Amino acid sequence: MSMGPKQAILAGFAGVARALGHAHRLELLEHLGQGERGVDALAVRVGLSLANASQHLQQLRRAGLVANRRDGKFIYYRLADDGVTDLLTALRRQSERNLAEVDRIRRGYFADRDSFEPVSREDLLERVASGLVTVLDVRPQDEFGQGHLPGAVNIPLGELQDRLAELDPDREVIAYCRGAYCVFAFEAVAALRAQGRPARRLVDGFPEWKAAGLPVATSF
Amino acid sequence: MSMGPKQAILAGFAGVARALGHAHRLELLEHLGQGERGVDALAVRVGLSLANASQHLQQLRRAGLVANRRDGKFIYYRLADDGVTDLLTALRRQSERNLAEVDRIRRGYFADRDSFEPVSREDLLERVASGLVTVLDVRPQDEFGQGHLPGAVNIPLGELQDRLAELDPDREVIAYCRGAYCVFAFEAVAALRAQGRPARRLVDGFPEWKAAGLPVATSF
DNA sequence: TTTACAATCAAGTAATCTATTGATTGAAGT
DNA sequence: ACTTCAATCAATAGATTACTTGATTGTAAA
Repeated sequence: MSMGPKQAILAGFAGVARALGHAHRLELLEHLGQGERGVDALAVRVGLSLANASQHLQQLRRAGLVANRRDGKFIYYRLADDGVTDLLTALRRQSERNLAEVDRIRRGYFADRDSFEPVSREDLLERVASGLVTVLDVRPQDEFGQGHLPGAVNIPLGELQDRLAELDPDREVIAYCRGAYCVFAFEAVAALRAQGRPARRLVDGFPEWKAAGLPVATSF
Repeated sequence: MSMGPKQAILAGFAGVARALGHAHRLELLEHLGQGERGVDALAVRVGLSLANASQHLQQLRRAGLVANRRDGKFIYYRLADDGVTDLLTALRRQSERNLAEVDRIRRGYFADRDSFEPVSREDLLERVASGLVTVLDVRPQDEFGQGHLPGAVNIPLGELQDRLAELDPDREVIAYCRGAYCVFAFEAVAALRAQGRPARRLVDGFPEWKAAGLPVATSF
């Protein structure tokens, strides 16, 4: 079946879109947005069998969305570049705007937990500069270590109740985690407000911050 | 099969991505980017049977990418909003950057025809303001009528040879058509340069211009 | 070597997607 | 009412995709 150059190019684009066309692969990409990971770690986090995760990752690789490297007997996958996060953001925006189903879930589940306007990246930068807020990273420690917002405090969601003392009760907390639909940040904000503390959520998560070209700190 | 709110949302995103995951649907979207069209007109232009085109369009509608309205016995489809063009642009960018296959075709076919740097939208605006260039729209007349760049001259590609007299030979021509991979603009630039006339190509096409919020003129 | 283990590959089944065909619906015109 | 025609629906066969299982590859350590 021969086709013109335009059809061939469109088929290429379609292949990339199809690679994004499965919830498991989108979730793999969300985790890869936090930093490089081995296949087994990804499989466990997303709840897939090892073989299944491996095959999904290979589809993403064929589509040019992720890259990998071998180190000893481990193979580490990572996003091909920051542009992947931009594409995911565009997909999310479009879906939020015009897909009734997504909007319904968002209203039903997420709106309850956080009726306050999320903070934009620009706002956060301003507030940090004027020393008014604490930036709180509620992801697991290893993800924090691979990269986080400069000056952020890391308290994984599960430890938040026990470590409240580490947060100055008079400063507003701005919490973030993996991305716009990462549940951790919603839960953290709800928990803090339940204690009467001022808290809001960053509009999206770490990968979007990084893709926007803003500074990133690491712990290793 | 129950799943958390996040999985449900990701499944929604995946559905939108899958809707983009077929070359025929991408081509339908490209045509819809020029303006509203009936099902039969779309089917003919993309080379699909009526029933097949109808079904693809319905998939796009379920994904919230297009909308339609009935007028008499015709049903007209259109892009749901300008954001769809932004998503398509993001998909194109990502594919061009990281998909070897796309890059190979682009080099092999398109680079031959246009070794000159395409003109950005900003450049075009500047040059038009200083009166140095002729903006040439090489799409069919009906597409031009539904919306075009302000001040553009419409000469469909097939008529270009016969109507060369309408173009001032001393002014550079900037040609555009449906989008970044619309062949008309490439062919037009090649034909003009073969005549020894200065000509370049706008970096992408009409839908991207419109989605960028720049002014649009119509003929009806 | 042998052993261990991360990851991929290969094969098979169930589910989903694509395109065609012919029947059906809905709105105009006769 | 009847006809016409745009578009959708319904049913089907063929192709592609998803996930599982068990075998295989590649690297490191015993």
